[in-house]
Amino acid sequence: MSVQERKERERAARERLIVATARELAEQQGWDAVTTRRLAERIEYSQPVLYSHFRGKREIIGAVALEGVAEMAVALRTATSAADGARARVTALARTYLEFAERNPAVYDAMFQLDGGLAFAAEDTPEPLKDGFAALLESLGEVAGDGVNPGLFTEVFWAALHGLATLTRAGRLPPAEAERRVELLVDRLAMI
Amino acid sequence: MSVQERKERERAARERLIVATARELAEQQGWDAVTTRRLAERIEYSQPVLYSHFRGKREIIGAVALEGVAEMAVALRTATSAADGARARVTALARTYLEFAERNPAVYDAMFQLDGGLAFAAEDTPEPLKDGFAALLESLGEVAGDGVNPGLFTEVFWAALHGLATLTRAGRLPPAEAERRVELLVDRLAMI
DNA sequence: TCACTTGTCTAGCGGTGCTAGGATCGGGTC
DNA sequence: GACCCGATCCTAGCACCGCTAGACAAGTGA
Repeated sequence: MSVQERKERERAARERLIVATARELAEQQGWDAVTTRRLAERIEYSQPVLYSHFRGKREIIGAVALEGVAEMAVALRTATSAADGARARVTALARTYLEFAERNPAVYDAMFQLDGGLAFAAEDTPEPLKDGFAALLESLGEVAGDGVNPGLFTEVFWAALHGLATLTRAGRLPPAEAERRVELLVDRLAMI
Repeated sequence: MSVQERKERERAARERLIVATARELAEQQGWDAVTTRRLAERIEYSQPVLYSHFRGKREIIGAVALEGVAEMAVALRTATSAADGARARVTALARTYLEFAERNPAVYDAMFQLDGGLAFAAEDTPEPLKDGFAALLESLGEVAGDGVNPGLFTEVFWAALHGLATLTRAGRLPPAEAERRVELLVDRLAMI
């Protein structure tokens, strides 16, 4: 069934093209500009083709989000594994997290701001999402402090990073002092 | 010019009606359900009337956001003024903040998640916004710790609260442990 | 070569935010 | 009290949105 295999390959390639194009368009012009018509035009297919791959626009956002989570997990692990000592690891993690959010604003939106139809913290949570949290846990768990649940600590630290990322990008916090906020956060939250 | 005064009063009343209705509709059915048509129908006027009060939907969201910020500032000051000691104040502030976000999800979205066209941290920031930050600063500034800029500390603490609020409501954090997260946050961040 | 399945497109539905232009209503003036 | 005129509001419509039904063409296996 070599024909069928080829078709499946092509189909998978087109699906990747859709996700990559949606991401690109979102980073260039914002998610509002990612309409099914524009997306279809960019991939040089008609609109209904999108719906043969995804249930709707929401699922396309979800696919971008999943890709983003996986990428961020890699970035976090790369940064932390290059750092020596718990404190350096946590600082590197925080910086990498915020840098990822800043450099990939649309993807970060897809991950946490928009509704991509993804289930978090549930049994049907997709594997990349669990792994993303695991990447945080690996470095943060070791500085949770005595008697503090590593998972709970990771959640709080993550929330703080998420808050800094979103408030900064939304213009709610002046970007100039970003680095000092990170230092303060690490100094106080992490028990080293 | 009593006639004109009456007209201005009625106009102001209708503007309040629009904002209140938008908020109510958003809390009942989410912001997606707040369309200009539905909103116009609810206030028993035609669509274009909305545009004689606001430049567009975004500005209506902004008006709801402004109202919400003012309300939250009142809630925070009420809670902190009833607490004895710096630590109790900070805890009360954190709990009140998260409770406000939980009980007024649509308003909280208008304030920080959606684009209401409001300028933060700029010279043309509306007064209620500055005052909202001031309400946070009043209680948080006193526990910033030596050598730490109170404003910077407030920003970080606020970001952490914002992260907890959004991630919890988006289903990213299990709600069960919310209280323990607050305790951890206050314990670590505040210097008491 | 032909029937058929599979895949794709055209066209269209009901909805959105927003606006132009006509109708109507009420206040000020004679 | 009648009339004019400006403010106010509504009807109708624009371009766009996400999504889908059904026609059509292309590629497949017999």
